[in-house]
Amino acid sequence: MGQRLPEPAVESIELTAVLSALADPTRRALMGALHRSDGPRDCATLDRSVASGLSAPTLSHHYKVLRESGLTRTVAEGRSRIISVRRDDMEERFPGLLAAVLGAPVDNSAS
Amino acid sequence: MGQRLPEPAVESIELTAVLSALADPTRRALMGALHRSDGPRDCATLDRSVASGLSAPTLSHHYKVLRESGLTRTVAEGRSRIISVRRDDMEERFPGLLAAVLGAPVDNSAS
DNA sequence: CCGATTGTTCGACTGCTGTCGAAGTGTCAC
DNA sequence: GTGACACTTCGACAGCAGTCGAACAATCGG
Repeated sequence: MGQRLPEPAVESIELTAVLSALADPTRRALMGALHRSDGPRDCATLDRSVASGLSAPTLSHHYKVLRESGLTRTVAEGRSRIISVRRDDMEERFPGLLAAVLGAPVDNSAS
Repeated sequence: MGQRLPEPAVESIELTAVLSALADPTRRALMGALHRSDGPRDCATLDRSVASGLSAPTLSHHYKVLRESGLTRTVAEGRSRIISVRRDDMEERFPGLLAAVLGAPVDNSAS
């Protein structure tokens, strides 16, 4: 059984943290893939399909930012990390935000 | 007659720039006030009611970031600057985003 | 023209952020 | 236990972002 990594409670998810997290193109790409694939995913397969050029520490950092902002939930499952979008929590706290951001036109700007 | 300050065209408004702009609490406060007061406003009265503690250069900087991200339009009117939200443009490019962000619960985090 | 007002630009400073390599921690297979 | 694997933590580094004071630019009222 996996252990859930620390994350903020629904009511203490802060808009500043969420927007800062989503402002980074790499994290937004991860969130986009996660958002489209309905359900939890293994971090390794996720980032290898979306952010292939980055090093492991960098990816780990991005996952941490997403989790600590309240956007995602991460569960340690053996050697893997299973990540998922906290859809309901986000909808409760900032209705429509995820749809507006992740359903938006892709922008190709560098980070 | 006032001159419109440089701003991106609708189709080249980038999500990264918009989210980065909105990630700052000061700018979000300015946007919030602007969004609620339907119609253009004078910068001076706006910031004096919303971001009173900041210096003039800092405010000028924030207005510039908002304008260059595509969120606002600024018109130079004599010694004043008249600012307004580019509602239609934002709605065309990122439908629902402004409502989701500016209609969200206020967060009191420091910048 | 002069002074007052309003806003911008410039340079500086501080702190945060994205990135990496190296080293550490924990898990699984044998 | 040993080694391989997956990820995290720890420095370190460059670059960017928010802030300010000082100086500049433009406008308006006499």
